[in-house]
Amino acid sequence: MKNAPDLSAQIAKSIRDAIVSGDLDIGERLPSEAELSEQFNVSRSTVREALKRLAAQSLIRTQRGATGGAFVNKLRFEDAYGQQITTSALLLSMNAVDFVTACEARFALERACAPLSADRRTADHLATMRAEITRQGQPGLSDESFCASDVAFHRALVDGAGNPVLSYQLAGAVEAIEPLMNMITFTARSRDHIIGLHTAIADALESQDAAAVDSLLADLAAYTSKLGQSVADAKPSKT
Amino acid sequence: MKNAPDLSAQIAKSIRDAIVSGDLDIGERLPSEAELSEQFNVSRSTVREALKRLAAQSLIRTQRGATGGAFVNKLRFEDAYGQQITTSALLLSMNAVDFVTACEARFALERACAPLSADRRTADHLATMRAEITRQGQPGLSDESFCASDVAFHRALVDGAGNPVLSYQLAGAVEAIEPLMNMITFTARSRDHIIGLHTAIADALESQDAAAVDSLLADLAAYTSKLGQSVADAKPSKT
DNA sequence: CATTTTTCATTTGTCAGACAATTAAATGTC
DNA sequence: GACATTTAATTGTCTGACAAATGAAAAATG
Repeated sequence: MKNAPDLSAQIAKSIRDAIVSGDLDIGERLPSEAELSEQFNVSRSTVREALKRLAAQSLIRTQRGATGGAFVNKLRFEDAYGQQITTSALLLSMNAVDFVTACEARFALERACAPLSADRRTADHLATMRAEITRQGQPGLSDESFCASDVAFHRALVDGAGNPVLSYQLAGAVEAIEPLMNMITFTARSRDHIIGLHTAIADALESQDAAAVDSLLADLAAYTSKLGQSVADAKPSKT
Repeated sequence: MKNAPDLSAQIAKSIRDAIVSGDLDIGERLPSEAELSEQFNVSRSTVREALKRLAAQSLIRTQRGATGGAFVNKLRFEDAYGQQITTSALLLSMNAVDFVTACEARFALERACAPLSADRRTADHLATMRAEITRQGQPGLSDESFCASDVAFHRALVDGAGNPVLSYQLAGAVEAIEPLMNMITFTARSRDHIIGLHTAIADALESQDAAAVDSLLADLAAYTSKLGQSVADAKPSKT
């Protein structure tokens, strides 16, 4: 019943395991493609396919030239954001996750950061949030831009917690539902309401009032969820 | 300053965009490698390298034979768990995230699920938690097995929230620090303490007392963090 | 006609060999 | 010593070939 995986997949796994186990250090150079094809007793093309798999996961980078080759990549949080967001967005759309569920997850996670952010947010984080709030109030702003600014606002809130692990995990949850948010047409009235909550959140963070932030986020979660649901009810199209 | 990306990377991006944008539907068959190499005006090897990149991200699967080819994969939460955990674990080790930071993130996220889980946990979830608690009390249990059971216990707690998005995001945070946890030698006394907290958490979940769960998780977070720190202080080796 | 077997066309997997492009080091030149 | 040239190593790409898998069509069988 077991599908024998391709050679290139096997070789990729072998090298991946060496990296994960620490057998290969960061920055270390892998043997050249020619050497690898000898070691594994396969052709160079097969080795190359294996290396491309690893490159797709940002586990290695390659460089041409005399001293070139494949090097074990240092996986940075910033590099991982993109993949995390892409994967999360695909998971939401491909599994038909409804807006309410996505919203619930997003705000639950965000509220987890709130106390930490209230404690540690810097002036920079507050400034970013204020700037985004200002942008959100501009008259001619498109719904897409409003959503993008909303994401930036919440990113600043999360980053305020000063915990890169949290920021990384949240990136997926917060940004992945942006496409879903974009389907909502924000009326002037709903924008005003959201901006009001954003302002109150920024104020509460500034005065380091964790309880207030938590409560306001709960309000925002409820309001956002309600908005999304009313849109879903209005046009239950299946295209 | 821009490094021109490989052809295979460009082609992979082109197809990836088509998938993400919904231009290619789930289950849809891509053109054959020969056709793709014509369309993109490259050799078949280059197309294959591109396809392997996409396969590494679980975006496509391939099948040999007459009606075979590359098909757009439905990305399932279960499939994404593995990658999420691997990536998170690498991020932690490669960026030298300290135990306290990882713990903080983990328990902050877990506390975010607590109220939902208290509300929705099923008998199944409770049974899993009780079973793991029993396992954790076995005398001959290795530290690794104790940690694995710990992970299983907390997974059940998170899954109890009944939100697949949350479960997915948390998988990385909870499981990625298992390697870090494994470096801790659990004394009989510390195991007893942890098991006591686990039991109390299960009890609180059973009686749907969200506040109690939250408070107990805070205790567990503080205790775990303290354990990790004492280990780090004891052996500040750099091997 | 129904069923089984065989053949066949299609497609991916793998291999071998070649050449282009890139890059740093070695070498030569002044 | 500074600068230009050559060279060797390495990845990127192309071409052509064959093996392996697999479903569909064709043929044989009853």
